This record gives sequence, C-alpha cells and structure tokens, in this order.
Amino acid sequence: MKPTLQAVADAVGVSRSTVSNAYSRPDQLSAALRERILDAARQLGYPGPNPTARSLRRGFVGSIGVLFTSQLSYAFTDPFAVRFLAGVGEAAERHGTSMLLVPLPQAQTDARRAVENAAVDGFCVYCVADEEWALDVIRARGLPYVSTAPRDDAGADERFVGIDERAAAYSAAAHVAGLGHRRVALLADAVLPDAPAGPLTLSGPQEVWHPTTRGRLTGFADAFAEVGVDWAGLTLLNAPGNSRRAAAAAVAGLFDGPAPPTAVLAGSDVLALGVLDVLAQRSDGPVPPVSVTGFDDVPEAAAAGLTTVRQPAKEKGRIAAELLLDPPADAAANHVLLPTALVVRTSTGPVPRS
Amino acid sequence: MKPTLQAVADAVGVSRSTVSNAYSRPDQLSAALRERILDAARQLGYPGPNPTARSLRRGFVGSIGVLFTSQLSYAFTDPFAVRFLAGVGEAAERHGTSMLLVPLPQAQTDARRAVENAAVDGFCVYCVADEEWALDVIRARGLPYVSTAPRDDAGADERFVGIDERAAAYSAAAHVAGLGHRRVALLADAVLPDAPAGPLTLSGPQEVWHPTTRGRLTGFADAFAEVGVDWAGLTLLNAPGNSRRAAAAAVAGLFDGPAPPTAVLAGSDVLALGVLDVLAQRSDGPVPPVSVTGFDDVPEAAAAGLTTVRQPAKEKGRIAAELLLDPPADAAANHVLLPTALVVRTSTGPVPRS
DNA sequence: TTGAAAGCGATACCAA
DNA sequence: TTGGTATCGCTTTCAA
Repeated sequence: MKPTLQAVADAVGVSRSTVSNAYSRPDQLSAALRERILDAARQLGYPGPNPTARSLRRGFVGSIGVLFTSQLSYAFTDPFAVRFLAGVGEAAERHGTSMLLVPLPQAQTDARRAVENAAVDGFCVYCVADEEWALDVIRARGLPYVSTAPRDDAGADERFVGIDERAAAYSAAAHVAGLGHRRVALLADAVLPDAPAGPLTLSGPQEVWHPTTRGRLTGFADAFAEVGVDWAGLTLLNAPGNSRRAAAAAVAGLFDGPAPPTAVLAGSDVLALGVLDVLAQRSDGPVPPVSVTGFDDVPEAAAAGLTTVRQPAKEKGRIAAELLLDPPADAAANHVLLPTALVVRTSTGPVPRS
Repeated sequence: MKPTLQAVADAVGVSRSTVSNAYSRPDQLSAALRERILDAARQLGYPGPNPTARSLRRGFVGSIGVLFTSQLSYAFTDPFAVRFLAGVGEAAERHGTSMLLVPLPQAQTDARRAVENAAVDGFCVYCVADEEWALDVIRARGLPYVSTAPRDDAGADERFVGIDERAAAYSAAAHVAGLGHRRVALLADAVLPDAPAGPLTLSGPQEVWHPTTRGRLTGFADAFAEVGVDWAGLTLLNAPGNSRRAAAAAVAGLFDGPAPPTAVLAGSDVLALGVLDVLAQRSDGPVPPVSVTGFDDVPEAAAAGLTTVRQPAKEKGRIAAELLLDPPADAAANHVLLPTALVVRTSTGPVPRS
C-alpha cells in the first residue's frame, strides 16, 4: 500500500491539513514542524501529494493540451508542426506547465470522447482538418483554447494566432505571375474532405473546405486574376495528408500533357518539396524547368532552394501557448497576426521559351 | 456553474451510478435509458465525466509521461529526439493513451517536484543527462518506467530499450581505423557534467560521466586500442548540449596545430554535422580532408554524406511506449536491444598523404 | 500555528 | 437493471 498524506500525518501526530500545508503553503507552519513532516514523509516513502487528488480539489491540472486534428504522428513528422510544438514547449516550460498530446481516434465519437477526457486546463488547437467539433467539446467543458486556423464565425473574444493567409499566398503568386507564368497549377492539402490525390474542379476558391487552404488558394487566385488568368484557367490539385508522397501522387502525369503548367504553387513546403522530388526524377530528356513555390519556410526549404513564404513557426506555437497561459487583459491582443515574408530562392524563374 | 453528473441524474430522475454507467459501462443499463440520459446531458451541456475526478476514483490517468532530463525544447530540436517522440506517439495512439511532456525546471528541488506532480501512469525516460534522481522519484511514486540509457545497477526487472552502445561505436571506429587513421579526436556530449566545450583529459573512458556517452567512447577506444593507439593517444573533446554549435565550439582550433587529427568520431550526428560545418568553412587554402563519423543516422545525415551508425529512432520510442503500456509477461522481454548498422557514406576516407 | 469538517466529481461494490 | 453508500486523496475555509 502506498502511503498517503494521512499516513504521514499519523506518523508525525499532526492533522492532514498540516501535512498538506507543509507541501503547498510552507508559510502556514513553523519551519521546524515542516522539516519534521518532510522527514517523516521521506522515511515512509511518501512521494508527495497525489497529483490527481490535488487537481480535483484545486480545480486545475497544470497542463495544457495540444490538439492535432489528425494522426498524432503528424505532429512529429511535419516539420512545421514540430517547430510549432517547440514554441509551445518553450512557453510551457517558462510557465511551469506540462503539455499533453492527445491522440484522436479515427471515429468521431471516440475522438470527441478523447477531447472530453483530456486532463488539461486548456487547449492549443493546431488545425489540420475540421476542428469545429473539437472546439464544441472544449467550449462545453468550459475550457479556454487558442486556435491557429482562421474561423469565419470567430467571436471577438476568441483567442487566435495566425497569419494573413490570403495576403501571404498572394505575395508568392504575384512573384510567379511577375515572372510571366500563366499556365499554373495550385497544389494543396484538404481542398475537399476525402478527395483523392489529383486534379479537382471547383467553381471558385470559396468552395475550398479547409479554412487555411481556402485562404491560401484565394490569395493565389487573386494574383493571377490581376494578370488575366481567372480561376478556371488554373489547375487545382488536391494532396491529402500534406506529405511529399501525397504531392507526388497529386502531380502524377501533370507534366505529360501538351501544354503542361510552367509553375506549381504549393500550399506548403512539404508539398512543394514533393513536387521537386518528382521533377528531379524526370530525367527523360531535356525538360523545360518548372517553377515551384512552397509555404512556411521550413528548414528543409533552404537546402532545396525553394522559393517560399516564411511564417514564424516556433513563434506561432509560443504565442499560442502564451495566449492560453496568460491571456492579455486587452481583448484585441487575443488576436495575433504574425508577419510573413516572401523568400525568393532558386526554385522559381522566368517562363522558359519553348 | 458547470453541470455535474449529479445534475444529469437529477434531471432524468435516476441515480448518479446510473448516469455514470451510461458513460462508462453501457452494458449495465437499457439502451433506452442510456439514450434518455445522454440526451439530458446534451440538453444541460454536460460535457461528460470530469477527467480528473474519474482518474482519482479509477486510480489511473490514461496518459504516459515522457521525461527529457534537459530543456523541453531539446525534445523538439534534436532530430533523434523528435523521431523517438514520433515512435512513442505511434504506440500511444494505438493504445488510446495521451503523452504528457513534462518540462523540468533547472533547480533540482523544483525538478523533483515536477516529476512528483505529473499526472501520468508511467514514464518513458529519455536520458539526456543524469536521470537517477528522476528514477528515484518515479519509483517512490510506484509508477512503471522505461529507460533508454544503459544503467549499471539496473535490476533484471527494469524495462529498457536501447542498443549495444559500445559495439555500435566500435563498428564506426574500426571502419575509421581500417582506413588508416591514427591521429583521431573523439567528440561527445556530457563527457563530464558542467565541463565546457573543448578538449578534456580523462585517464580512461570509464571515467566518462554519462552512461550512453561512456559506452560509445569505450567502443571507439576499443577499436583504436586494437591498432595500437591507446586512450592517451586520442584527443577527447566535450560538446555540452549536443548541438551543432557546441560541436563547432569544441573543435575550435583543433585543426590548427602542427599534427591535427585526420579523423573526428562524434557521439551523435548532430555533433558530426557541426564538425562538417566547421570544416566546410575552412577555405583558407587547400586543406587535407578530415574524416568524420556520426551516430544515429538522422535524416540530415544522408544529405550531408555522413558516415554514421544507424539506430532505429522511431522504433526505440515505439518500443519504449509499448514496454510501458503492455509489458511482456516474460521478464527477459522487458530488456530490448535494438540492432545497429554502420552506414558508410562520403565523410570518411583514407588518410591523406601529407 | 494547528485541527475539524466539508467537499472536489466521480466509480464500484453490493443489495434490492 | 437500478440505486445506496463508501471511498479515491487531497485542499481549504473556519474556529480554536
């Protein structure tokens, strides 16, 4: 039987309250008595107050949840997600708070249950797919949360950290348009739920399912509309899962037609790198170069010479956690927009004369 | 006031037990009643049983802790650690268990407190530095744990997953020795606690502080002893923090002497990459090439052409978590040794004729 | 400075 | 199938 606080109290001959105070409120008893209690505890092998019982009584846990609306492995596989986590960890560490990573089962019902059962004081929601159901549960639990995906119906008091997806995407597309590209493919994750990898037809970017993807595709479209290429003139490709492999699958055969695109704008670096993988393997004779852009500026992008839009990944995580751990009094400050920057490298260039 | 289970019971006109059963043991009541209860709960905005109260009563939490005896940021920065985490996540996901990442404050006392307070059912201990104190706390709490560092006094029942550090390191060193190198530097993290970056003198590898580092350095020494280079003939360098930067600091000036080493054996890929960084920047005239080996075979190693010892990172994490989540009945199976393999790339070559 | 008593919100046994 | 009752281990007024 593991010793409890009661056992220590009995051993020393004081009440439970006093032992509790010895741990949590040293100023409530004499230093001597405290020492005596702590000694007895050591003697008995009492490991300190049971965390769960303490949490129940106190009403808070001392840890924040990080929710990835996807497989948990995504959190450690996607380079952007990893840097986001690093930021959360930094803030959590400074705050003396733990991070709980909650895996979500595939089935909706079980996933809800998982969010309901997470012993946390709040959530950072890293949105990979639909998250509305998760936010519902979190709100029902009365827990605070910070979202990183733009939400149309976000209340003014909703805590958010993110970027201006549309403007950021525009900057990349305007660069490519400025280089003269007109036959262009747009490649993104989660264009529609459950759509397979490959081309897709939508009547406009507003039909895109995922809010982040929607923002980026809209920005891409903005830039090309300005140079006379409307939405119908762009090739839209879905790459479910946001992986290099998905990107490769999505662009399969893309360059084999009579008038292949001269540029591919990807919704993430990971996808862009997947496209570069494919292009690098096309050694079937001299091929006109294809311009490729990414999004995020993950570490791998620099080595690959990828032109991309930089957004501060770690910062995003850090701020998300800080917004959760000590929310600014000023309501407006709960909505943070991070800066982005177009980083031009070697993966983009003028349209080749054919 | 948030509704409690009691409130739901009152609303439906049943007892608390029945409501509890509706959530946790559906087979204990009629489907009709269960529906009625769940409906009422929805109506009242009851988010399901309070996780903390449930944990207290049930005696377990449903999450495992991952302990990095270092800054939490290490977990997301070090490529090997990230892959380890991915493995843990995979197992946790399959098991429906959450992962708690516990940041450890610098001060020992606070760090102990953090381990005492973690609401988990067990720990995966990823050893970066001294971990003995943490294991003490965990044992006092009566919680199971899995260690990844070889421990001299490990009981037979201690769960462990790792590699034969010494033999693995030997394979790399033997390769380098076989190429003819005799003037060699060994570079490692945590050779001695609190030692600064740079050269260090020890009377033998058994004096090395950290068990993992000790194993690897011993393996290196084994190989060179076989070709007549004893411990005193090797240059030992400490690189605290296991970062590229630490490696760079450690080898500063190393190649400027009259008889510089022709090879550097690093205790990790990260350190080896740091050495390659330094070597790449030495553009002061034609320099004889220096052979470099790493350890781990992280993703970055391949691109850098680093000769290294591969160990299965993700596998290690996965098995650690599995050992924790459902320990094999067979005691011997609680001690898992993973295979390693020497991967020869371009960073090693024959000794240049000077 | 110390202790008595009242929960925190739920679960599980056992009886009905 | 359902409900009563006794905990789970601790914290926190409040009174002494």
